[in-house]
Amino acid sequence: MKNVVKVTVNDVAELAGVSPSTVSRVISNNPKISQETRDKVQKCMEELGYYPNAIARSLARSMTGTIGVIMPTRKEDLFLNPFFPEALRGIVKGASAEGYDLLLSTNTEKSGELTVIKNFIRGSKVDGIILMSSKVSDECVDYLRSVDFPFALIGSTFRFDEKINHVDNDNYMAAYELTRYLSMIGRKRIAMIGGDERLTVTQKRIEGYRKALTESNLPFEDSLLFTGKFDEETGYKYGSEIAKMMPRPDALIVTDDLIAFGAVKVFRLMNISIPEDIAVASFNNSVLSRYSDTPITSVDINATALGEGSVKVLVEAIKGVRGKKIIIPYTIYKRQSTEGKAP
Amino acid sequence: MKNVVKVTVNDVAELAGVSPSTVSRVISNNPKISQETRDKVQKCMEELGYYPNAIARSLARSMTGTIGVIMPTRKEDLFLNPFFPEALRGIVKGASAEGYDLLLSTNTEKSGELTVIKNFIRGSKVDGIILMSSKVSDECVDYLRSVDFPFALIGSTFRFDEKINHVDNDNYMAAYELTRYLSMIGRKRIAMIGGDERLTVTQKRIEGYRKALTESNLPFEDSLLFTGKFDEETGYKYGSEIAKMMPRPDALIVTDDLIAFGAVKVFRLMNISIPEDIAVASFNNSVLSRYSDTPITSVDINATALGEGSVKVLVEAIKGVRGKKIIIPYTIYKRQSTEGKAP
DNA sequence: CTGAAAGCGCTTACAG
DNA sequence: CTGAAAGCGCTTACAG
Repeated sequence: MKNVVKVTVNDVAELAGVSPSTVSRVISNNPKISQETRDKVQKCMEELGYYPNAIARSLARSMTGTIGVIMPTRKEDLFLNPFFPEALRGIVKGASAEGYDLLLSTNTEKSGELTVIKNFIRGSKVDGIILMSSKVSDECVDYLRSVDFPFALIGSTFRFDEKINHVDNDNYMAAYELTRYLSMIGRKRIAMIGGDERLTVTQKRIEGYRKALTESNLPFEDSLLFTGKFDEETGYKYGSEIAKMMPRPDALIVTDDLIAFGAVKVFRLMNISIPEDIAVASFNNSVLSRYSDTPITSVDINATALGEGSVKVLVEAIKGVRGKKIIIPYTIYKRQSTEGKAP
Repeated sequence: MKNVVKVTVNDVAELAGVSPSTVSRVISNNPKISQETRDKVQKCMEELGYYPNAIARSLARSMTGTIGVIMPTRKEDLFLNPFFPEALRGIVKGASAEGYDLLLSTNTEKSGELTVIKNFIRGSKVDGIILMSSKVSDECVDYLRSVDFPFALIGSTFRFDEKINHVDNDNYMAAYELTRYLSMIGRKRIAMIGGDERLTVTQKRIEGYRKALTESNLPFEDSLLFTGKFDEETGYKYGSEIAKMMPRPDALIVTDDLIAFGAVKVFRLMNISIPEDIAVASFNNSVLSRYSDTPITSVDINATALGEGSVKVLVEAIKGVRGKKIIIPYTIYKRQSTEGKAP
């Protein structure tokens, strides 16, 4: 790097005829410094083109002003739905507002999230950590809790929730409301395809679905509930099973648009009309659900707000607060797949 | 943070009965250290649970091991096509392989990219910078060049290309090939809707399109070329103009799937068949183009490889190399929108 | 309101 | 092959 001379507090101090301590205090806006001195020092900083070295500051203060973001490793998680980029955007927004930098996890498939977390913490690279995926194995949460390092979770765990700072939707209510809605419009046999059943989010949605069935006086049937992966294939596979059932379900709730897409595809192949023969409702409100030929009713979980909220609860965590939770409202977008031909 | 005692080189040194210098050399794998000493020190590090402080190391070495990533500010750029997350994934992959951490820009709408860049550089937070969007105003490139700070560009500028480390597709050839293909399948009037005409990528694609027309003995007509924004509306607007033209074009090349989507929508509304009446080909190979009811022929620019490549050329830049360029191959996925009913 | 001094935790010529 | 010493650039009790 040419054309750039390193200028330090000492250079500024010398030019201003004060001590480095004073320059430092001017930098950090210490109110004890007289206006006169402050002006003088500031003039000198400008004259020299001084800019504080963040690394040195971090070392001296044992605070980095940086938040570590642990992204999911698996490729699928990053692409198949818009959650990741939207949530990240929310995190960026939140971090900007709070004045934090963002350090991204660069974990390789094999090293794993925990390794990255340890590296961030023990290398003193960050002041706090955001776990973007509740899929993140519980060992990460365990570790973070064991060292009491500030962190925030997007999503929920079933364990420790009361002591963890996290941000989530009310997935129970969302599924409940969606199921009730399908019942309201006259659907009697409502099937469901969920994602990985070990995930908290899946479990909560199933709970909400069951509760709504009961309240609607519709029996819950094991044979109408499927769980699988977050992909088109899962939707295709269970969709075709559902299509062949006798009597056939007249509604289907799916926990991700891509799964829904697979189901819709197979229904169409089998000449089953949506929504006439079967209504379809989904989650995540992705491009697919909006732009699909039969636009699909979908729950928008507001990923950006989740991301932004995660920064807020993390900042609380950094301040020492534990157990802070933010619930982000969801929105159900009703579309043709449940509403009939009229939009 | 409880349960975590800070252990430093000095602690290790004391326990091992050596000097901190020696411990430091063991950490950095200095070959001059005897195997015996190395073993002893390593045993002590493990015993104490020692982990080097990255911040202190950065300060002492004036190298951070961190790459700054400048993301586009505008919301549209982050969502409307899969480029951003895919490229970011490539960057993550590349950075993992090269052993770098990633610092994300958290620029607010108003502060702008240049401010972030200056902050990264002058605060000594990063060893190099990746500009993710060639839309990044040239002032960033100018600044980075003026201070000769290592950086890499995803995309191209028209200026200085020979001195900048960057990674790009051959957009000229991609558009050329696509146009030739449409001509091969018998299309005679090929229209084009491009993105922002100030962008290098748009200009190169237009060049390729013109060249291919000429070589196919098809006249280039100004009235068949449109440029606008990367959104559905642009596609809808110019799509409807194209639909009304007499004689109507029998093929359309669009530089982004979302634009294509808008055009396809209006064609369908006007009962214009794809591909019978008009063939449609696009860029970016997004979910939309693949899953659309009429799957759209699209050029996959391989965003992940672009991201990964950008890390490679940046690492070269950090080593002092300038003017390194990597061309990432594209792939044309031919689909129903140009091929007829058969997939 | 300001300064001298010690410290944050590591690295690296220099000397032996 | 190893150590003593100075340094990276800032901050912060402590003292006045």
